[in-house]
Amino acid sequence: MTTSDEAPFVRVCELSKHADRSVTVKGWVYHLRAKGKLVFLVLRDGSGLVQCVGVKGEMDDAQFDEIQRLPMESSIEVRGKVRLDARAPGGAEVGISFVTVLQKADADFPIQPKEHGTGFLMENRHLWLRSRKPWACLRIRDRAIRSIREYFHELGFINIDSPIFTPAACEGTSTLFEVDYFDDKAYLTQSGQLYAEAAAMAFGKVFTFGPTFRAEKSKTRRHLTEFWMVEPEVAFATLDDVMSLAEGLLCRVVGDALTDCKEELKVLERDVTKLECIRAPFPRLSYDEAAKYLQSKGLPFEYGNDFGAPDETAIGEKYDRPVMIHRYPHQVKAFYMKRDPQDPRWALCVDVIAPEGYGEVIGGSQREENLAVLRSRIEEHKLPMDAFQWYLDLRRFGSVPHSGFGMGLERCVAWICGVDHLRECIPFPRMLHKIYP
RNA sequence: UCCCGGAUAGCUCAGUCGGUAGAGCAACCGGCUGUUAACCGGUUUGUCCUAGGUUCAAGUCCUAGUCCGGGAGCCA
Repeated sequence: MTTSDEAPFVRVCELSKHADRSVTVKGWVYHLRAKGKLVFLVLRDGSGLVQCVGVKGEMDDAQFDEIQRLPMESSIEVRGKVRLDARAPGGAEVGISFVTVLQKADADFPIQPKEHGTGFLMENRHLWLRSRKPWACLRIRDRAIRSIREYFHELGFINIDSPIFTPAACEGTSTLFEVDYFDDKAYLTQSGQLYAEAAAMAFGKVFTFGPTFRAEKSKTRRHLTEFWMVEPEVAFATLDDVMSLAEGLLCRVVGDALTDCKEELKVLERDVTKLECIRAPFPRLSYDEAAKYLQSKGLPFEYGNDFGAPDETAIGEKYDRPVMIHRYPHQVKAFYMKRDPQDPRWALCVDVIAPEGYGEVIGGSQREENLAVLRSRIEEHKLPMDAFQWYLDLRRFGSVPHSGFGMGLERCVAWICGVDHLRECIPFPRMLHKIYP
């Protein structure tokens, strides 16, 4: 079928602008109900769903019979008139006058509009992407990515990409994926932070945004082995400065989703009143205050340790918006974090805990800018000094106070979507022992 | 790595005290002019995860293993 001036090609999301006019829509058969001399064909084109109605006698008989038998996900073009009709899902429908079948799909499309287990759906992720829930989650993800970039660019940041191949551990803590690098070994990055620090000394305000890799054998709904992280790094910023920056970022991302993703949130049946309370200021608790709260609740938490996932959940449950916990004991935190000059027991760091049990979405800190101190931290953590020579150079040539944080994109998106697993918020998730499709 | 749970039709699951395999949905055929995960009638569908053991008899009980899910730790 060729489109014509009489029936222009229109995306489903634009149909309401073409009421009472003939159009061509192109897409896939999402659902089909044949009812005698009527056939209701729900067409999916990526931008939305529209019900197309075929009436025997008002179109070619052979075509009418053919579309009644179309397997799900067959690709077709439909020409017909747009009608506004309250009985149609979405309010508009297309009265079919002509159909071209591009490909009649095999009859065994595995995903039905019924309940499936997540394991089965993930085996069929390449096809599951066509369903409503992935449609909603991944569009919200796209909106979040745009919001993040817009937010930082509007504040004068520039995007600096950090390398994926790295010569050694950035933090020396989590397990890395090792790859052959010619005759040498390299590792997939677990954080772009150290490179962002170098860039901050060159550009002032920067952010890296890209995939990161953790080879931890985590089997939980809050972990992926490959995930996307945005990491701003700001020269001359203090911990308080980046806490406000993080607060602003979360408000922006959530606010944009509420404004621009109403349909997606509806598909996900997200309780948007929970998102509408996400406004600055966020509660700010010191580690000391948070620890005392946990002890008062009788949780099995030992003062001086890092918070576990159940601890974070308990703290998060107390508030209707993200909580910022700052100044942890330096022993439980990374080597590059600066200690609090007011009280050297604490590291100048912050974790942001999302509400509703979504856990840590942001971790950040003020960085140690003194060369001698940083050297001794590397020694204390038994890290290979050689690998950090370039990093130490940043403290030799015009060192300044600076701070930054990292935000896990999928954790943030999962929270906004209200879904119970991170893997739904990335197109093709990579998890422990899962790398198909 | 550790703890808990699971594996039966294409999918979601039931299967009693150990007695020879079931439902809904999907697919296929037929009916219906306003359906909304339509409905009604009919048809088809099995390596009961694998290997061994107990027993007259194992989907069911025992042992080992494999794979999957969730949680802990670690972190975003």
